[in-house]
Amino acid sequence: MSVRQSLLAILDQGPCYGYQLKHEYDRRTGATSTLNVGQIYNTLERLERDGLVRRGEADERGHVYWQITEDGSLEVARWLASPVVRNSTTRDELAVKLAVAATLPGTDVAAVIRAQRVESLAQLHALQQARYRGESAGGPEELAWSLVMDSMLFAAEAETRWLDRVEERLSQHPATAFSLALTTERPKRGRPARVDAA
Amino acid sequence: MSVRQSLLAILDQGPCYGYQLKHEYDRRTGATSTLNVGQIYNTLERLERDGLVRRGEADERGHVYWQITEDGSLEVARWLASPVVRNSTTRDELAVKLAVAATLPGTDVAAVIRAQRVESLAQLHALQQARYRGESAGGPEELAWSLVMDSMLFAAEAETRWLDRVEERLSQHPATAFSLALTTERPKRGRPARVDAA
DNA sequence: ACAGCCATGTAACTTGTTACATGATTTT
DNA sequence: AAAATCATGTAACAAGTTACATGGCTGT
Repeated sequence: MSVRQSLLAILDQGPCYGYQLKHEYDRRTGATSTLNVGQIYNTLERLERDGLVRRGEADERGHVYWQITEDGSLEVARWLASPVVRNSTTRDELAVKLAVAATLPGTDVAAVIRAQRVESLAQLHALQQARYRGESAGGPEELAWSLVMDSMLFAAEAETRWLDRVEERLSQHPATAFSLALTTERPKRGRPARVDAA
Repeated sequence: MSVRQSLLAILDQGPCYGYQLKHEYDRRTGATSTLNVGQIYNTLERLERDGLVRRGEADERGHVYWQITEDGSLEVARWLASPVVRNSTTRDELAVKLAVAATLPGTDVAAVIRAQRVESLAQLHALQQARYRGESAGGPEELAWSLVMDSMLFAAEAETRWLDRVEERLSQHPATAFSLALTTERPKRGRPARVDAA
């Protein structure tokens, strides 16, 4: 939900051709994650389908310029004016995973958390390194890059602190507390044994 | 990428029928976000297609029980053993949005940030309220719920702190610094005017 | 009888993402 | 000439999500 809108916002600055859009997007997001080129053309076609963009003629060099429409500009304005809302439908993969894992009787939740912490800390350190390395220059691309890096850093920090919290809370509870019975209403005559390779 | 795996993990505890799976998922994730029932059946069919799950006979009450396969169990084990990795392809919608917005010349980035902060703070306070309300009981479902709530809280806190940071950094830079030229290589004879309603 | 939940399913659609084909231009 | 990059596009798929149809069962 952000590639589509970002490309549209870039087009709102003036027509671009596909390959150019890719570079613009990469630069403006600090090149921390680069787009697969193919996605540009897909997205453009979908934007065209939705009437937010119009395909222009190719210039003498064969570059196909795309223009934003009025609807497209309105959409950009709406996008910029409205906040990103992280409502109840925005599921965080890790949180869901740990919540589910904590309720699976036969599971070593502590091990799951340890594995995650290794990864999260590695990520955190890698980010700190990268953040430090890229501190110097002051160009606008550097700035975009550092914004995105900071975002990842803050998120990684929050994640590790949350992991600590979860571990702490889980250690205070008896392991059996998480053995949720599967039955909202289960057939009395035990579960059928797991069957494989019929 | 977490609904699919979560359902599979629940099925690893024993066969379930679809509607039951929905309730299990909702309970185990603290009912902070509930699944559309239809998604259960879609996901089950996709899991079946991938050989991770097998459709059993319906019982006398018409409940269609699903069983996990050996491949499915392996997949669950792999899921639990491997961390959630937030690599470069994991784009954060808000970070991308602000990075892009900051590089759009005609844009009032400060306004975008303000709008976002209103939302983020509202979210933060709502979470704190909800978190406080649900503090009491100590059952396992409560615990799952509080884990997810904490995760959202930590993330919301990090987000607001990051917003402060971004605002601070942007205010230190002259607004013109963000007027990135669109041209990696632009046709010399200016941009075609935006055309609408051909 | 009627409302409402239980339960299964289908069809469509969204955004994101990748793999591949194809040719032009540029660089070495 | 070969290799790399520029540039456009196509085809397919993944995962999530919703809307809708359909019927059974339950409580009032």
